[in-house]
Amino acid sequence: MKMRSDYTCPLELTHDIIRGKWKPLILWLLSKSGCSPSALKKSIPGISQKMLLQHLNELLECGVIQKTTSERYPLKTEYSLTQRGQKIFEAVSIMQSVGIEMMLEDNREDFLRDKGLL
Amino acid sequence: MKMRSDYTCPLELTHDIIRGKWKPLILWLLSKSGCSPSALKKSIPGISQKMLLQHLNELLECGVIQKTTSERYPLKTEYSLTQRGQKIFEAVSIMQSVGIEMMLEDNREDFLRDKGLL
DNA sequence: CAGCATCCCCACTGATACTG
DNA sequence: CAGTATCAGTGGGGATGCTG
Repeated sequence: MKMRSDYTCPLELTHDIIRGKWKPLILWLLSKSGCSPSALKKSIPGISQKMLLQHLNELLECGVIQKTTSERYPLKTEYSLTQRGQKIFEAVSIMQSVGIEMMLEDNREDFLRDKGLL
Repeated sequence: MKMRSDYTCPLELTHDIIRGKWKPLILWLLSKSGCSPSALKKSIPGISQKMLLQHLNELLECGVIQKTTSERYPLKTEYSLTQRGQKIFEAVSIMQSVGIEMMLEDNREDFLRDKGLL
């Protein structure tokens, strides 16, 4: 993910961090509990392992998530939000509620009910 | 801007709407007052006219902004947020405050002071 | 299971010129 | 000033296979 070198406005910094296609959803899932890569992959229909790892590494670089790894077999890795990640999650959380409101306006209650959001 | 055809989560809908490189900033500027395209261009260093108009049209399609045009010369167009746009702006607004917090952590007070944000 | 490497496509972005 | 059209570069993202 190409980050801007200079910013017009602080919101562009936040924007660059969550711009990736699956990043908001990853942050959303990690906010609920730490997750292994395989657990994340199962929860995100359509994502490839490559994109998952790439996005995770970029989020690591930005300091919004952290990981812990067990050195011995079976390999076990867990990603979780850092304190900075929890700030970013405030934005993601608003995005979620705004999305729900828009879907309600568009009569998508069916979708929301399927997801257990109503 | 390619929108997903189906969504795992409502937050992806919000994400798709503001994913464009300059969209958060455009919404931020429009939230303060209606703006003409030329005024927006002046306020957004680095944006080309093509990208500005393209992003505006996409935001129009999503129903988050609206425009009013005077038919006669001199041509005068003004874009502004719709009610839905004001909901999206809630997310953009949080992105701004989170961005400010992160910049403060990174000792970027200088930047924020330049922008009149401190 | 976690992570990396390679190949490839196309969407996003940019630069420029043109029309009403 | 608002808006459109064309051409081109790049990097985000998908598919697949390999390694520890």
